[in-house]
Amino acid sequence: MASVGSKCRRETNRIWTVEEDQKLAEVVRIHGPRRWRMVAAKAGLNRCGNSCRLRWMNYLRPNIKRGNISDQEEDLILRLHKLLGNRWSLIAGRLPGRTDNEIKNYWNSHLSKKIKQNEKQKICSTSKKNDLEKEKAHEIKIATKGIDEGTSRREVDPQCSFGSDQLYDFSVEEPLNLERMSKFFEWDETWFEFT
DNA sequence: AAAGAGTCCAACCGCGACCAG
DNA sequence: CCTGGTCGCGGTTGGACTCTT
Repeated sequence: MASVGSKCRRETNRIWTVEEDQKLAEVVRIHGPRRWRMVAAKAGLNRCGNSCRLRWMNYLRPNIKRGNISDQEEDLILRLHKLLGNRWSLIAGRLPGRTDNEIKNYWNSHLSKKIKQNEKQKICSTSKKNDLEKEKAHEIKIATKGIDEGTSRREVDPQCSFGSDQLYDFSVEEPLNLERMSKFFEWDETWFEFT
């Protein structure tokens, strides 16, 4: 298996310089954001293709939203993670301007701790409630089964009636219509509780 | 003030999937 | 079908920064 990553020698988190960013942006402007090995070569950077792709996706790409995650965004991340699990790219796709890496980092440094704390509190709950949680989890698993099978990596199976990209695709909405998304999830959770 | 611990995030790694020849 | 190149993803790491003692 020849992957960009595996061929990429260890660069020990070498920070990108402004000059490197400019070179990369220029080459991407000319050739487009693909064929990253060629892009890396054209830019004359001592970087592997995957490094260039990552730098572009997480930093140089237009419309990248930087700065603190808002409460609304955090709430959305929590809800999406509940439904999709560690599918960071899918989650990021619902948060315009945010990257999968950023969300993953935010989750690992902030939200996972919050959840652990919540779980500790939940341990005090009754066994009956635990049974209900299990049932609910089972329902979610069944409900998201199609999503997992339909969006393994790239495209949703065309034979499949829909995948998560379509089911939860808010990208067609106006940029960051979080209110609508929140309402969607309110409905969604109500449905799960009802079932 | 200094040193050790903890936190955060950019960047790298390794793998699986896709695709063209 | 097989192979090699490419892409995209989630997991992990390294190091700068901040906090605590």
